[in-house]
Amino acid sequence: MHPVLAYADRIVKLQAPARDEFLGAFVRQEFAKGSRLLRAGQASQHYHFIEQGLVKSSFYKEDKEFIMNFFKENILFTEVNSYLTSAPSKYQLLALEPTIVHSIARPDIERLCREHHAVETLFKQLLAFASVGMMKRISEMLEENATTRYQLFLRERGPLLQRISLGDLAAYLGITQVSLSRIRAGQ
Amino acid sequence: MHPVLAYADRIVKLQAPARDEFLGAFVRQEFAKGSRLLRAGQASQHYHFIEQGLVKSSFYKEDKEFIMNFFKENILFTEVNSYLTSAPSKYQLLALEPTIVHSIARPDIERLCREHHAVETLFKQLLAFASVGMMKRISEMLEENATTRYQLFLRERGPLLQRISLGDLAAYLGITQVSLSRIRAGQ
DNA sequence: CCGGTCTTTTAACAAATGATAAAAAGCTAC
DNA sequence: GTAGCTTTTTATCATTTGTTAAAAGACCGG
Repeated sequence: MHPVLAYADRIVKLQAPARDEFLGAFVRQEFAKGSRLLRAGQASQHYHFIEQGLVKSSFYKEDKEFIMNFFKENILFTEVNSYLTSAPSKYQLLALEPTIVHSIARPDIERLCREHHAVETLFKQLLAFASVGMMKRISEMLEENATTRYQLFLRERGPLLQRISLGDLAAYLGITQVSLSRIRAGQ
Repeated sequence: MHPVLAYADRIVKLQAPARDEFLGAFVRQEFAKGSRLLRAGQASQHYHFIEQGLVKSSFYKEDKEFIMNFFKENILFTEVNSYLTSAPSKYQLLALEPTIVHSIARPDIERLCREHHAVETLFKQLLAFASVGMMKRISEMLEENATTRYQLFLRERGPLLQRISLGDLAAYLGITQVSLSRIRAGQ
């Protein structure tokens, strides 16, 4: 089964016509390490499914980079603000590894959501998952210091650490790379 | 028109049968200042619409309170993690003012989402709005220091400041009340 | 209008994190 | 294998934020 369908099926079962139209709307693309699925300033008008590889969503503020999230294999996501408003995205999507992506464009999503209730349910669930994850992130940023946030990242997304730089992890945690190095040294 | 419907209509037009069933599922309640719509430890199994008043969503970590959000008139919301998982909520919902709330229970929402595509679209949009707001919050917590976050709050939610304590604002910004007072003093 | 309570400010010191620079370690291409 | 580049660590000092305590101010009920 196509990996996009396997993923979707665990959220909501798509039946025959919706299923085929949904899958048919995806376009496969490969991105080299360092290349961009989305440039900052472009409008995000797709959802992306990562079949293989790793992508970061990040933005710059005066030369400093901050990372909103890492997306690895088996996730269907978008930059939701730009997707909803069609405004230029503050964020870029950059492949941290050679990455195979299946993308579906907004007009197709909107049509499929309109015509197939189950597709709408699927995208509702994606937003629900995103909300839960972001609420957890905000909660941690409020209550935990950088050391604890680093330890939580290790505990919950430990395997990712082998695939990202410590600079990127620091940009995700909201601290400097030097500060993260100090934390790792154990004081 | 009932305020819940007026609110929903600006997101998606509900037609005759869905419209009435939707409205009929809400229960009106009044909460005194200081009383709780949800206690920490209970499962959040409703969406709440605030007709009038103000509610904070907060949690405690070792005596320290942190505030996830403030909800004022004309918003339909829930504590989404507990709502989705049925797990006990880490958060309480507490009325900061005398508050009139219309609540709809999860079984009703699920039934209406199943039977009426438009209701599903409505709740999808609510999740999308929540996601956009939380992504903005995370972004600000990453890139801005406490002084700037305070100024942004003033700029974007200034009127709220008249209705909440500085202690609660500090708990929302993720700093101590003393630190916020120092920021307000201008250094 | 008074006493008590809660909120906010001020102050002094401590701890966490940032900024900068330099050294060390790791990686890659030839 | 080595030169050159990038990443990570280490060190020092500056800035921001936290902690604690006390004083000042605001609010409320009798």
